[in-house]
Amino acid sequence: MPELPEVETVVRHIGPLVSGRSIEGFTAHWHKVTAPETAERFAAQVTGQRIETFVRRGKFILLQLEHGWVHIHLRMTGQLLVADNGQKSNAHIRASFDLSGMRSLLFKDTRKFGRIGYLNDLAILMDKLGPEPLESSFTPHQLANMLHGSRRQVKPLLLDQSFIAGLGNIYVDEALFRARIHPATAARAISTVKAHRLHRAIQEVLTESIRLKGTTFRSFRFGADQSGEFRQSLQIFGRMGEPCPNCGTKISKIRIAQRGTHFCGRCQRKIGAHNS
DNA sequence: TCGAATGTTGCGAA
DNA sequence: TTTCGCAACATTCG
Repeated sequence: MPELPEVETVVRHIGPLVSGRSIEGFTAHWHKVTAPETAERFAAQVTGQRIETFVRRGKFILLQLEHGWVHIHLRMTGQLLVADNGQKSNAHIRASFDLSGMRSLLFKDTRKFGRIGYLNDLAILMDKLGPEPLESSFTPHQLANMLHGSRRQVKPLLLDQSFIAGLGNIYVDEALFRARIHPATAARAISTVKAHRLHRAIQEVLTESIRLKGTTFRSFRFGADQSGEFRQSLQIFGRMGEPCPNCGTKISKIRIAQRGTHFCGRCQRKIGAHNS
Protein backbone atom coordinates (compact mmCIF):
# COMPACT_ATOMS: atom_id res chain seq x y z
CA MET A 1 0.00 0.00 0.00
CA PRO A 2 1.22 3.52 -0.44
CA GLU A 3 3.85 4.26 2.17
CA LEU A 4 6.69 6.74 1.84
CA PRO A 5 8.46 5.10 -1.15
CA GLU A 6 5.23 4.62 -3.07
CA VAL A 7 4.08 8.19 -2.43
CA GLU A 8 7.52 9.45 -3.43
CA THR A 9 7.27 7.42 -6.63
CA VAL A 10 3.90 8.95 -7.43
CA VAL A 11 5.15 12.46 -6.73
CA ARG A 12 8.21 12.04 -8.96
CA HIS A 13 6.06 10.66 -11.73
CA ILE A 14 3.13 13.09 -11.57
CA GLY A 15 4.90 16.27 -10.51
CA PRO A 16 6.51 17.08 -13.86
CA LEU A 17 3.20 16.45 -15.63
CA VAL A 18 1.14 18.95 -13.63
CA SER A 19 3.51 21.54 -12.14
CA GLY A 20 2.99 24.96 -13.64
CA ARG A 21 -0.52 24.18 -14.83
CA SER A 22 -3.59 25.95 -13.51
CA ILE A 23 -6.58 24.32 -11.86
CA GLU A 24 -9.53 25.33 -14.02
CA GLY A 25 -12.07 23.22 -12.18
CA PHE A 26 -12.63 20.43 -9.69
CA THR A 27 -15.30 17.75 -9.68
CA ALA A 28 -16.02 15.26 -6.90
CA HIS A 29 -17.45 11.99 -8.13
CA TRP A 30 -17.97 10.79 -4.57
CA HIS A 31 -19.34 13.17 -2.01
CA LYS A 32 -16.92 12.35 0.82
CA VAL A 33 -13.69 12.65 -1.13
CA THR A 34 -13.07 16.13 0.32
CA ALA A 35 -14.52 15.34 3.76
CA PRO A 36 -14.91 16.98 6.16
CA GLU A 37 -14.95 19.89 3.69
CA THR A 38 -17.67 20.02 1.05
CA ALA A 39 -16.56 19.52 -2.53
CA GLU A 40 -18.10 22.87 -3.49
CA ARG A 41 -16.08 24.78 -0.96
CA PHE A 42 -12.90 22.91 -1.84
CA ALA A 43 -13.45 23.65 -5.52
CA ALA A 44 -13.95 27.33 -4.80
CA GLN A 45 -10.69 27.46 -2.87
CA VAL A 46 -8.50 25.90 -5.55
CA THR A 47 -10.10 26.91 -8.84
CA GLY A 48 -8.08 29.43 -10.80
CA GLN A 49 -4.86 28.73 -8.95
CA ARG A 50 -1.60 27.62 -10.47
CA ILE A 51 0.23 24.51 -9.17
CA GLU A 52 3.62 25.85 -8.13
CA THR A 53 5.21 22.71 -6.68
CA PHE A 54 4.26 19.09 -6.18
CA VAL A 55 5.93 17.46 -3.18
CA ARG A 56 5.70 14.76 -0.52
CA ARG A 57 5.64 15.01 3.28
CA GLY A 58 5.24 11.70 5.10
CA LYS A 59 2.54 9.89 3.15
CA PHE A 60 0.89 13.15 2.07
CA ILE A 61 1.07 14.54 -1.44
CA LEU A 62 1.18 18.33 -1.33
CA LEU A 63 0.38 20.75 -4.14
CA GLN A 64 1.65 24.21 -3.42
CA LEU A 65 -0.70 26.75 -5.00
CA GLU A 66 -0.33 30.49 -5.33
CA HIS A 67 -2.32 30.73 -2.11
CA GLY A 68 -2.41 27.72 0.20
CA TRP A 69 -1.94 24.02 -0.34
CA VAL A 70 -3.84 20.99 -1.57
CA HIS A 71 -3.12 17.84 0.39
CA ILE A 72 -3.90 14.38 -0.95
CA HIS A 73 -3.71 11.17 1.07
CA LEU A 74 -3.90 7.90 -0.85
CA ARG A 75 -4.62 5.83 2.27
CA MET A 76 -4.83 2.23 1.05
CA THR A 77 -5.88 2.10 -2.57
CA GLY A 78 -5.61 5.66 -3.84
CA GLN A 79 -3.93 6.40 -7.16
CA LEU A 80 -3.24 9.56 -9.13
CA LEU A 81 -3.56 9.54 -12.90
CA VAL A 82 -2.92 12.20 -15.48
CA ALA A 83 -5.13 12.04 -18.53
CA ASP A 84 -5.47 14.12 -21.63
CA ASN A 85 -9.01 15.36 -22.04
CA GLY A 86 -11.06 13.04 -24.16
CA GLN A 87 -9.18 9.98 -22.95
CA LYS A 88 -11.48 7.17 -21.85
CA SER A 89 -12.34 7.26 -18.16
CA ASN A 90 -11.33 4.68 -15.58
CA ALA A 91 -13.44 2.94 -12.97
CA HIS A 92 -13.36 4.17 -9.36
CA ILE A 93 -12.47 7.79 -10.16
CA ARG A 94 -13.50 9.73 -7.06
CA ALA A 95 -12.38 13.21 -8.08
CA SER A 96 -10.89 15.07 -11.01
CA PHE A 97 -9.01 18.33 -11.40
CA ASP A 98 -9.39 20.03 -14.75
CA LEU A 99 -6.02 21.53 -15.58
CA SER A 100 -4.88 23.97 -18.19
CA GLY A 101 -3.61 22.49 -21.43
CA MET A 102 -6.50 20.07 -21.87
CA ARG A 103 -5.25 17.78 -19.16
CA SER A 104 -6.80 16.26 -16.02
CA LEU A 105 -5.46 15.00 -12.72
CA LEU A 106 -7.62 12.08 -11.61
CA PHE A 107 -7.94 10.57 -8.17
CA LYS A 108 -8.79 6.88 -8.34
CA ASP A 109 -9.57 5.02 -5.13
CA THR A 110 -11.48 1.74 -5.01
CA ARG A 111 -11.91 1.64 -1.26
CA LYS A 112 -12.73 5.32 -0.85
CA PHE A 113 -10.45 5.85 2.15
CA GLY A 114 -8.34 8.49 0.45
CA ARG A 115 -8.96 12.19 1.03
CA ILE A 116 -8.28 15.52 -0.66
CA GLY A 117 -8.24 18.80 1.23
CA TYR A 118 -7.13 22.42 1.19
CA LEU A 119 -5.14 24.34 3.78
CA ASN A 120 -4.18 28.00 3.95
CA ASP A 121 -1.48 27.17 6.42
CA LEU A 122 0.50 23.96 6.10
CA ALA A 123 1.60 24.12 9.73
CA ILE A 124 -1.68 22.54 10.82
CA LEU A 125 -0.67 19.39 8.98
CA MET A 126 3.07 19.52 9.57
CA ASP A 127 2.63 19.77 13.32
CA LYS A 128 0.98 16.36 13.37
CA LEU A 129 3.87 14.63 11.62
CA GLY A 130 7.14 13.36 13.05
CA PRO A 131 10.52 13.72 11.35
CA GLU A 132 11.15 12.71 7.75
CA PRO A 133 13.21 9.53 7.97
CA LEU A 134 15.34 10.33 4.92
CA GLU A 135 16.24 13.89 5.86
CA SER A 136 19.84 14.35 6.91
CA SER A 137 18.58 16.19 9.98
CA PHE A 138 17.12 12.89 11.20
CA THR A 139 20.03 11.29 13.02
CA PRO A 140 20.67 7.92 14.69
CA HIS A 141 21.18 9.76 17.95
CA GLN A 142 17.80 11.44 17.58
CA LEU A 143 16.03 8.13 16.92
CA ALA A 144 17.66 6.56 19.98
CA ASN A 145 16.47 9.45 22.13
CA MET A 146 12.97 9.24 20.69
CA LEU A 147 12.74 5.49 21.33
CA HIS A 148 14.03 5.85 24.86
CA GLY A 149 11.34 8.38 25.60
CA SER A 150 8.47 5.96 24.95
CA ARG A 151 6.95 3.06 26.83
CA ARG A 152 5.19 1.72 23.78
CA GLN A 153 6.04 -1.31 21.69
CA VAL A 154 8.39 -0.43 18.87
CA LYS A 155 6.16 -1.51 15.98
CA PRO A 156 3.05 0.54 16.82
CA LEU A 157 5.38 3.39 17.68
CA LEU A 158 7.02 3.35 14.24
CA LEU A 159 3.59 3.21 12.62
CA ASP A 160 2.57 6.37 14.50
CA GLN A 161 2.94 9.22 11.98
CA SER A 162 3.49 11.72 14.76
CA PHE A 163 6.52 9.71 15.90
CA ILE A 164 8.09 9.32 12.47
CA ALA A 165 6.45 10.17 9.15
CA GLY A 166 5.97 7.83 6.23
CA LEU A 167 6.38 4.30 7.55
CA GLY A 168 3.58 1.75 7.20
CA ASN A 169 3.11 -1.92 7.84
CA ILE A 170 5.45 -3.21 5.14
CA TYR A 171 8.50 -1.05 5.82
CA VAL A 172 8.20 -1.31 9.59
CA ASP A 173 8.33 -5.10 9.38
CA GLU A 174 11.22 -4.93 6.93
CA ALA A 175 13.22 -2.39 8.94
CA LEU A 176 12.75 -4.28 12.22
CA PHE A 177 13.84 -7.50 10.56
CA ARG A 178 16.93 -5.89 9.08
CA ALA A 179 17.76 -4.37 12.45
CA ARG A 180 17.08 -7.70 14.22
CA ILE A 181 14.58 -6.20 16.61
CA HIS A 182 11.41 -8.01 17.72
CA PRO A 183 8.36 -5.89 16.81
CA ALA A 184 6.91 -6.16 20.32
CA THR A 185 10.03 -4.90 22.05
CA ALA A 186 9.46 -2.02 24.42
CA ALA A 187 10.94 1.00 22.68
CA ARG A 188 12.82 2.17 25.75
CA ALA A 189 14.45 -1.27 26.11
CA ILE A 190 16.18 -0.95 22.72
CA SER A 191 19.88 -0.37 23.19
CA THR A 192 21.53 2.63 21.64
CA VAL A 193 23.47 0.32 19.35
CA LYS A 194 20.26 -1.30 18.12
CA ALA A 195 18.57 2.07 17.74
CA HIS A 196 21.38 3.16 15.48
CA ARG A 197 21.03 -0.09 13.54
CA LEU A 198 17.30 0.57 13.20
CA HIS A 199 17.99 4.06 11.88
CA ARG A 200 20.24 2.61 9.22
CA ALA A 201 17.73 -0.13 8.38
CA ILE A 202 14.90 2.39 7.95
CA GLN A 203 16.97 4.58 5.64
CA GLU A 204 18.26 1.66 3.62
CA VAL A 205 14.91 -0.02 3.09
CA LEU A 206 13.21 3.26 2.10
CA THR A 207 16.02 4.38 -0.18
CA GLU A 208 16.25 1.04 -1.94
CA SER A 209 12.48 0.89 -2.40
CA ILE A 210 12.34 4.39 -3.88
CA ARG A 211 15.07 3.33 -6.29
CA LEU A 212 12.86 0.42 -7.41
CA LYS A 213 9.73 2.62 -7.53
CA GLY A 214 8.06 1.12 -4.49
CA THR A 215 6.38 -2.12 -3.57
CA THR A 216 3.41 -3.43 -5.52
CA PHE A 217 1.96 -5.94 -3.08
CA ARG A 218 -1.72 -5.79 -3.93
CA SER A 219 -2.90 -2.67 -5.62
CA PHE A 220 -0.18 -0.05 -5.79
CA ARG A 221 0.29 1.31 -9.28
CA PHE A 222 1.59 4.56 -10.68
CA GLY A 223 1.65 6.17 -14.07
CA ALA A 224 0.26 4.05 -16.85
CA ASP A 225 -0.47 1.10 -14.58
CA GLN A 226 3.18 0.50 -13.75
CA SER A 227 4.21 -1.64 -10.77
CA GLY A 228 6.99 -1.05 -8.27
CA GLU A 229 9.73 -3.64 -8.18
CA PHE A 230 10.67 -3.66 -4.51
CA ARG A 231 8.41 -6.61 -3.72
CA GLN A 232 11.17 -8.97 -4.81
CA SER A 233 13.45 -7.36 -2.25
CA LEU A 234 11.06 -7.87 0.67
CA GLN A 235 12.78 -10.19 3.11
CA ILE A 236 10.01 -10.76 5.66
CA PHE A 237 6.72 -9.09 4.73
CA GLY A 238 4.22 -11.45 3.14
CA ARG A 239 6.55 -14.41 3.60
CA MET A 240 4.91 -16.27 6.49
CA GLY A 241 6.08 -19.90 6.56
CA GLU A 242 9.00 -19.27 4.22
CA PRO A 243 12.55 -19.69 5.51
CA CYS A 244 14.18 -16.63 7.04
CA PRO A 245 16.76 -15.37 4.54
CA ASN A 246 19.19 -14.99 7.40
CA CYS A 247 18.90 -18.25 9.37
CA GLY A 248 16.34 -20.49 7.63
CA THR A 249 13.85 -20.51 10.49
CA LYS A 250 10.23 -20.36 9.36
CA ILE A 251 8.96 -16.79 9.30
CA SER A 252 6.19 -16.10 11.80
CA LYS A 253 3.14 -13.93 11.42
CA ILE A 254 1.39 -12.61 14.48
CA ARG A 255 -0.92 -9.71 15.32
CA ILE A 256 0.47 -6.67 17.05
CA ALA A 257 -1.75 -3.65 17.60
CA GLN A 258 -4.34 -5.17 15.23
CA ARG A 259 -1.79 -5.32 12.43
CA GLY A 260 -0.43 -8.35 10.66
CA THR A 261 3.22 -8.58 11.73
CA HIS A 262 5.97 -10.68 10.15
CA PHE A 263 9.21 -11.56 11.91
CA CYS A 264 11.80 -14.27 12.47
CA GLY A 265 11.56 -15.71 15.97
CA ARG A 266 15.23 -16.57 15.95
CA CYS A 267 16.80 -13.44 14.48
CA GLN A 268 14.47 -11.02 16.24
CA ARG A 269 14.44 -12.00 19.89
CA LYS A 270 12.22 -9.97 22.13
CA ILE A 271 14.29 -9.95 25.28
CA GLY A 272 18.02 -9.71 25.69
CA ALA A 273 20.50 -7.46 23.94
CA HIS A 274 22.96 -10.20 23.10
CA ASN A 275 21.76 -11.07 19.60
CA SER A 276 23.50 -8.99 17.04
C1' DT B 1 -21.93 -18.89 0.72
C1' DC B 2 -20.09 -16.00 3.81
C1' DG B 3 -17.23 -14.38 7.29
C1' DA B 4 -12.43 -12.96 7.79
C1' DA B 5 -8.63 -10.46 6.42
C1' DT B 6 -6.60 -6.71 4.21
C1' DG B 7 -4.15 -1.71 5.87
C1' DT B 8 -4.26 3.84 7.09
C1' DT B 9 -6.06 7.22 9.83
C1' DG B 10 -8.98 9.32 13.28
C1' DC B 11 -12.13 8.98 16.86
C1' DG B 12 -13.97 7.91 21.42
C1' DA B 13 -13.36 5.18 25.34
C1' DA B 14 -10.77 2.52 28.66
C1' DT C 1 0.11 9.06 28.08
C1' DT C 2 -0.98 4.93 26.02
C1' DT C 3 -3.85 1.30 24.46
C1' DC C 4 -7.87 -0.63 22.48
C1' DG C 5 -11.59 -1.19 19.42
C1' DC C 6 -14.16 0.50 15.83
C1' DA C 7 -15.48 2.95 11.66
C1' DA C 8 -14.54 4.43 7.16
C1' DC C 9 -14.79 0.96 2.41
C1' DA C 10 -14.28 -2.69 -1.47
C1' DT C 11 -12.24 -6.73 -2.78
C1' DT C 12 -10.08 -11.10 -2.22
C1' DC C 13 -9.30 -15.30 0.28
C1' DG C 14 -10.33 -19.59 2.54
